[in-house]
Amino acid sequence: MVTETKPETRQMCAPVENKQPDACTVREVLDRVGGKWSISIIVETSRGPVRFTELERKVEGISRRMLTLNLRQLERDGLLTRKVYPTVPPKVEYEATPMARELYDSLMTLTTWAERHGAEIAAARAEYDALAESAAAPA
Amino acid sequence: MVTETKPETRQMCAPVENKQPDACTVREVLDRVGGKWSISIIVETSRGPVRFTELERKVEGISRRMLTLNLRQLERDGLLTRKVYPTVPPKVEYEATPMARELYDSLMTLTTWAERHGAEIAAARAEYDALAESAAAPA
DNA sequence: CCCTTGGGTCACCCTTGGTAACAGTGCCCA
DNA sequence: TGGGCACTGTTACCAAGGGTGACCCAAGGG
Repeated sequence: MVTETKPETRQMCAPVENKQPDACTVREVLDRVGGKWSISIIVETSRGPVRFTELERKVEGISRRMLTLNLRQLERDGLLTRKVYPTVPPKVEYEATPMARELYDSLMTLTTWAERHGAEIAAARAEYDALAESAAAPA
Repeated sequence: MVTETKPETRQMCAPVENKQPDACTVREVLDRVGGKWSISIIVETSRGPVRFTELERKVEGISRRMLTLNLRQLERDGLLTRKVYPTVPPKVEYEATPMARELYDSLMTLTTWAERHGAEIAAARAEYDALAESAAAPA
C-alpha cells in the first residue's frame, strides 16, 4: 500500500462469508502494515514521541518521501498521532497510539514463529536450492 | 516478494543488534507471506492436499503465473509440500506443512486485532478524511 | 548568506503482478 | 490419422505501484 491516499480503494473483503476463519481479514492488516517501512515506524514511535528527522535517521534507509507517505497513512488509520509545535524551525512529534502498540504485540507472535522456525526454513531452502541446481546440471 | 527465485536477494537483517525486540524479524516473515496471494494459498492448502487447478479456482483472481510463482516460493521455504503423481493428465498435490499451519495460527492473532479495532480504524479514517477535506475547501 | 526542520513536488526506475499464448503428454473420438 | 482436450507449467510482454533522489519552500538565527 502506501499510496497518495486515494479516497477509497480498500475493498471490504467481498461477501465471501468466512469460508474459513478468514484469510481476507489478515490481508487487510497486511495491507496496512505489510509495507517496507510501517513496522519500523511503529516500533520507533512505540517508545515515545519522535520527531520527523529523528525518525528519518533511525529508520535508516527510508527516504523523506516514503517516510512522509507512511506517516500519513498510519496517522490516517489512527495508529499514529501527529503533534505540531508551531515553533521555528517546525517541530512535529509522532507517537504510536495504544492500538498500534497492541498491533505490535500481535506482530510479536510472528517473531516468535520466525525464531522457532528460522533454522528449519533455512534448511528447507538450502535443500530446495541444492536439488534445483543438481537438476539444472544433470551430468 | 515472489520473484523468479533469484539466488540470494534476501539480506540477513543487518548487524543492527536487536535494538528493540525485533522489527526486522517481522519483516522477514512479511517478506515471505506479505504477498498478495501467499496467505490465501496457505489457507487453502492447510485443509489438506489440493491440486493445482483446484487452487487456481479456489484462490479466485490469481493468475496461473502468480500461482506457480507463489507455490514455488512457499515450497522453497518449506511451507508447502509438492507431490507429483506421474499420471496422465499430470496430477500435483500441494499441502501446507505443520510449520505453515503454525504460521497461520500466528497470523490469526492479527485477525483478532483487526476485529477488535476495525471500527476504531474506520472512525479514525473518516475523521482524518473529513478534516483533510475541510482543509482543502476552506471557505 | 546559509543553516535548520518538516514537508511538497517532480522525474525516474525497479519490482510486483497481470495477460496471453505456447509447450508437453497421453487420452478419447471421429 | 489427426484433432482436441485436460493438466501443469513456462515464456514473453506490459501496466501499475512502490520507492528513490534532487530540488523547492517557509521563517528565524548565526
